[in-house]
Amino acid sequence: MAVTAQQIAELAGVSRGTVDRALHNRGRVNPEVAARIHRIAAELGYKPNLVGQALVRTKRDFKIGAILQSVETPTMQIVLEGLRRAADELRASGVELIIRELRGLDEELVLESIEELTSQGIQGLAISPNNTAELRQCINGLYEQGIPVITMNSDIPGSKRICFIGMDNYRAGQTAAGLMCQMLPDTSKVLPLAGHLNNTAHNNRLNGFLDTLHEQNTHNLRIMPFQPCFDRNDYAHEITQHALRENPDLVGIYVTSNGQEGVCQAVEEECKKGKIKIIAYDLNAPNMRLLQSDSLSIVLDQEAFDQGYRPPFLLYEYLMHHKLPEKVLIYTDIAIRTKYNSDLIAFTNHADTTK
Amino acid sequence: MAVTAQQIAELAGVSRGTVDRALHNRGRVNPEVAARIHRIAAELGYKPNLVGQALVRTKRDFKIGAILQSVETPTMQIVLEGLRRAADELRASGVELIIRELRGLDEELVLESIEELTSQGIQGLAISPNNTAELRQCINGLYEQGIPVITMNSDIPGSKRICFIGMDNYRAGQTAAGLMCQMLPDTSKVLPLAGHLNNTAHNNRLNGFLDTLHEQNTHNLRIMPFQPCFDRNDYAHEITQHALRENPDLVGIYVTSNGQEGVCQAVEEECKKGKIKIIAYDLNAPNMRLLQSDSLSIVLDQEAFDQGYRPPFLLYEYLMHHKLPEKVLIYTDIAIRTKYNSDLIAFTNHADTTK
DNA sequence: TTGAAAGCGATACCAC
DNA sequence: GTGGTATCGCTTTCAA
Repeated sequence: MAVTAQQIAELAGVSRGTVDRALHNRGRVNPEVAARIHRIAAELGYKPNLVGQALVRTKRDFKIGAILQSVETPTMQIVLEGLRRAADELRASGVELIIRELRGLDEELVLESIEELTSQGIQGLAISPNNTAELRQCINGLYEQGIPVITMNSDIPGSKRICFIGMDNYRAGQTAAGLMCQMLPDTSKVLPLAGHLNNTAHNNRLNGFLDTLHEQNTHNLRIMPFQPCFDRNDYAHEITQHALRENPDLVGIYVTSNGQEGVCQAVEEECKKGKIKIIAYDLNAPNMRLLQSDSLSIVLDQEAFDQGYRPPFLLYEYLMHHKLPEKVLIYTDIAIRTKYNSDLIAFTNHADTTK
Repeated sequence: MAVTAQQIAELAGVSRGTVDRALHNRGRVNPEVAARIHRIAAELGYKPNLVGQALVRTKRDFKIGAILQSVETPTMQIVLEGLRRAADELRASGVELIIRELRGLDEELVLESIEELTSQGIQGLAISPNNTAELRQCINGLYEQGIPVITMNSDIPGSKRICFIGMDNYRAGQTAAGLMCQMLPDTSKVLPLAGHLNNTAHNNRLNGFLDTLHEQNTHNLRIMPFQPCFDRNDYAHEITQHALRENPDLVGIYVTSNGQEGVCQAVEEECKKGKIKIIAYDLNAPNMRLLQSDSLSIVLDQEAFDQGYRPPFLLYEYLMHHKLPEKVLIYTDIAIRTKYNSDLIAFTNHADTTK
């Protein structure tokens, strides 16, 4: 049986209250007595029972907000699942999680939602932000007010969020480069397809990819100039079609954003399916189909579920026990998915285990 | 504020005790009253506060045993980490987890340990077994005594364990086959290296691999007859060296067991490093080094941490709420690891989040 | 500076 | 069948 504050109190010949004040340095306790209590606690290896602590704090009830942008995308749907699951589980600990689902990227709407949530009295916020000065300022403001913020899926570097949880996109790009090298013979020609030109995530995925390929001295893949497809399948289709026709020796395509369906279609139309290695991002339903049909070779997944699931718990820990996340940048695993390790496993891990 | 049992009691005009008995169907309550209570609870969306429940549980103490074989291996060390972490977290719920660490595979010792643990009064057992008739019988015996058993990492199929948690080795073999096909051109020659001939796990890894390659109609890899290396680096080294010398066109090696270090060394000695794709198993420290030095192309990992972490919780749930695991065969994720997605991420996820 | 006591929410036990 | 009460470990008043 673990050691309790009561036991320490008895050994020290004082009351539980005194022990509590001493161990938490709340003052109003004789220094000598405090020292004795600290010594005894250390000797016994006292660890306050978190359950007991938590119970006390259920008095002040917690309200946490979550704002998700681009909910219409498959990836954000998965993040949303994570949030919902967290909401379910935390409800049983007396936490109310208010989720705002916003379509598209709209800073105005985000700022409004923040306003609304704070007026409802939230004590913490999880948000998938866009990286703008105004939003940064807003987050810093919340921090000053004592409302901790966690960015999820995308980050605002340098802002006063207590942490970010999401993918290390540069590292993901490196991973893609490594896989391309494994799959393709030396001097193969590869086309990188980017998303939006000013999207940090996509740029990092691209830079990680390019940097790593340039470092390679064993493999000298020939990299074509990257093309932006603006997340659109029709653009991606056209770019791919054109590239294939102009470059019969093209054998690898790296897609940093959406557009992979257009790419696959073009490859198929040009009768190159199976001959071109394609790496894309995010294991969602459409991409699972493309993997199963051998259209995509590999999908790099960012474990979107975790990105939604964990922030509410981290905020809860912070509010409850004043405990900061272990790191400011929490990177979710870069999962490499192929036809064979994607179907069963990827989604069963999210199965409800609370029933 | 979440709704409490007290509130329901007041609304129903009864006491908390009655509410508790009614909601948990413990009997000894007027059916009409019970119905009313259930109705009110449903209307208010009552969810019992987990923190309150947890606090009560700290009273009664559960005792659970865990027996780990081959603890000297890197993989089992990771399983052990999982067990230890679970022990830490469950201690707060009044659960004592007794871990027995056994070196090597020794059925005698296992049976002894089980004896010892049961005489200490454990109410549940997690075990990494060898697949023998005696152990199967022992597990079935425990089941009859009302002591649930969970097999971890390796299984005893058909025994009365309430579940198994570990890798789907056949599926892993398929995954390896898929990757080989992606990495190697048509008609490449590949050598499969097996471990022990009678090891089920290794055989499944091999069969999944071979079956899948035979199904492929686009890729016709030429598969050499498989060779057993008995988990030994020296054997693996010799086999590899010999195979390379006899088959200058050999370009892929699939290692289902230990022995990968011998393989890599032989490849290097024959000046074939980088020219031969090697797939091996388990992301542990030595294999991470081999990945970083580009000796191994890919490692398939079985998430050994989870295999140790989850069983104690599953046993606890079973003992606590008579709740069986959602499946009898719980397969851990098949993680594909390369140089770039293995170092940072793999081990940081196990970082202690309880501090 | 200290102690005693009241809760937090749920459960278990013992009277009635 | 039921209500009352003690309890889990901790925090937080309120008196002294």
